[in-house]
Amino acid sequence: MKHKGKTNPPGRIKIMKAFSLLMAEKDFHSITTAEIARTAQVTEGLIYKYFKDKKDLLYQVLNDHFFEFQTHIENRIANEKTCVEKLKVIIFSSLESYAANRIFSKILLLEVRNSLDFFESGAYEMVREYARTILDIIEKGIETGELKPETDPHILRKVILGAIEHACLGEIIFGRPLDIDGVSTGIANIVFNGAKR
Amino acid sequence: MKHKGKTNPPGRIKIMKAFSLLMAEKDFHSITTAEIARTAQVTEGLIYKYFKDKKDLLYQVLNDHFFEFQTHIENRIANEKTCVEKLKVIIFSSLESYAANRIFSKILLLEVRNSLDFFESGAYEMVREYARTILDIIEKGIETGELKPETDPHILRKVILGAIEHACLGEIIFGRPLDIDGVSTGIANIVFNGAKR
DNA sequence: CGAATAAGGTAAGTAATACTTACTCACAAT
DNA sequence: ATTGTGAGTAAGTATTACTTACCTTATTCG
Repeated sequence: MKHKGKTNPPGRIKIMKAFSLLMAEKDFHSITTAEIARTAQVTEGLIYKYFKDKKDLLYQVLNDHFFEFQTHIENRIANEKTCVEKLKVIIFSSLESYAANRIFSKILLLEVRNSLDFFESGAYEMVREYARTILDIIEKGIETGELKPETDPHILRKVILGAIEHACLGEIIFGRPLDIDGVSTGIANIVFNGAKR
Repeated sequence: MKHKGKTNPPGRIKIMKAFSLLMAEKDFHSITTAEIARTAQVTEGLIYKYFKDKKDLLYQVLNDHFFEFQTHIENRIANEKTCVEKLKVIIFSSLESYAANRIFSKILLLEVRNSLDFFESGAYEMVREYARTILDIIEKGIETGELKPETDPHILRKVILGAIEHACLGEIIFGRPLDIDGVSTGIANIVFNGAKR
């Protein structure tokens, strides 16, 4: 090789930064390539040197954000011992991360899902890994008797993830504030103890 | 007025049908106006006689589907007496409707949310009404003592709606089959009785 | 009746958009 | 010296969503 292995040229970084910035204000489709280039102070053509297309740019930005999200959560989980505590941490930390990083949330919960090629991207691989972690925790919880034996692990995961995501939508879409503590303990209460008297 | 109040000309219907058909195969953004016109056998210009823009077409198609969805569910709820039974019917019927009507589901769960002007559309008004109905049921359930008094109605609603929506995503995105009975009783079990032993 | 008017529909535009192609320039390694 | 490559540019192009001006039919009312 000629050049050193150093990669991630300034142009690429500038483009991703500019795109993130624009995502904070508007939705994916109303961001134009011209706008990205102008904000990043590069030419439009350069975008296509580093990214296959506009969507690929979206996925790669998501990838970066998701990496932080995942490592943060995994560190926290490691500190907990019981299954229920681990799941509570997942609920709390997810809400916290979504609330703290609106661009990440917007991309993951609103923008990427409607296009099939996301599900072949690297970002989606991380989503699956994260989902797998949750499933493992649940299965272990059933084994150890912490959770009811008749619990369907996949469904419990659906309920937890669905509740988390749904809880964040208001904050993401309308910019409404989110009571992380209240909502996370509320979700945990219902999921673990049930709402019926 | 000169013409009678009769409205809904054949062109308009053909356009909506064609659009629905295309939505079954691909996502909103990869459907072009040229394609819609060709499939509907009308000229491109006619689309803009009946719809403000492409998004407006999306919202109006959603509106039609949502109307069916809502009346169907409301009829079913009326047959149930207890709060818990009503909520179970909501869970089951929602899953059933989503599974039976993929175009509706795709539009509502994946396509409209990322654009702010959806939330000013008539279709969104129906969503709010539906959400209000659920909240009313929950609040009544707490009053009558069917549900635990410490339950937060808004959070219980989030958990239920989130679980339903999350459960349908696989089916919608990947076309995976959905075990409506199993999933709906599974969700109800967790939400009402809790997963913890 | 007759003519004004509006509804249903068309044809031919237009500006803007995502993406391409062909080209510099700098510089590191042979 | 020269060769090859990474970083970046400038000037396209086809396609897209949306407009404008027009045509045709048919109803309604003076």
